[in-house]
Amino acid sequence: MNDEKSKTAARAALTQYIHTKKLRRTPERYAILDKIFDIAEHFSIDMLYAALEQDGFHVSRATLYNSIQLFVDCGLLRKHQFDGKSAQYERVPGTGNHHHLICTQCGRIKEVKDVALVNMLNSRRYPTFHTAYFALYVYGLCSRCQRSNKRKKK
Amino acid sequence: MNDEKSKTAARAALTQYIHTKKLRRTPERYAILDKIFDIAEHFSIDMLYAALEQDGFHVSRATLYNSIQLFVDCGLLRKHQFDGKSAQYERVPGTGNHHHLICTQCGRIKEVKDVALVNMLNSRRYPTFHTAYFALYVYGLCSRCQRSNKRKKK
DNA sequence: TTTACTGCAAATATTTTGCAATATC
DNA sequence: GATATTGCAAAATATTTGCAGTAAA
Repeated sequence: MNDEKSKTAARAALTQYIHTKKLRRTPERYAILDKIFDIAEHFSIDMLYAALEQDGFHVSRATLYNSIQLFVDCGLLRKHQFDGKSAQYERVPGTGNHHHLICTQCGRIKEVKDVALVNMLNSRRYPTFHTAYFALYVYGLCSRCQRSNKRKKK
Repeated sequence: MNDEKSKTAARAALTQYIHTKKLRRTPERYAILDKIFDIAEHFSIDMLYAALEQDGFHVSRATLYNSIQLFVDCGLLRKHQFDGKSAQYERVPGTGNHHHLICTQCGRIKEVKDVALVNMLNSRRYPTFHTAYFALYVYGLCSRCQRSNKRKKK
């Protein structure tokens, strides 16, 4: 699914959600959603705010937080707290789940796909708990930090 | 391993780490570490601060944050950001990894052990990345929220 | 004696909230 | 017309930082 198509699909999903929840179709919500598909897969509120400002589209931070929460609620976005600072958001991929490798030294984040693992995860059932989705964080050292550590030891 | 034993082991590990890093063995560090083993498996900085105050042992929040970071660095603690608010910490279990079921509605967190899954995770290798540990978060609805949702529908 | 560590208070950063004005339904 | 949503500013929350005094090595 290319970006224009997934943008259209996301708009439709939002419209659907707004309809069922009897909310309102404001221009802000659609503009923010569109922008999310124009910028990176991962973003922070601040990145999104800056990107919108650059376009000359001004929204308050309060609206940004509200809208993002709405998108999370309707399953279009996932929230991550990789570091202790600001939350990061990512679009929910239509298919092909991935997880995150997080370098404990430099904080760099890499996405990996691991089909076998995703299948295993999807087969898990926990009594009395109704699973919606998973987030797997793998902590360790990225290649760059492994190398720089070796250099230091010499 | 019972609590007194794991407390002793943790103290020893801290001493070892402090020694190799040429840091200092301050009474605050050991008192904080001890307290961590007296309270819950999971805690926030605020809970820990309150618990210490209750004992009449005063440490500044700055010292608390510093010490906790030190414990994370030496592998005695893990940091989690379950919600967007304050960080939660948990003691690293000597053996028997577990993961977390997080209710997206009420925020309640439950721990589960899943040996098969842990074995699967431990067998994963990602090129150029040197894995240290995993954190798996399972999002969904807890039994209580499933029930309360059903009631609403009626 | 050197300097890592502590406590305090101020600073920073992120997110939330109250409220009046506006726009959707 | 009713009220959900917006923008703004202020508030709340969590964490970090600067610095002077203290104490571990």
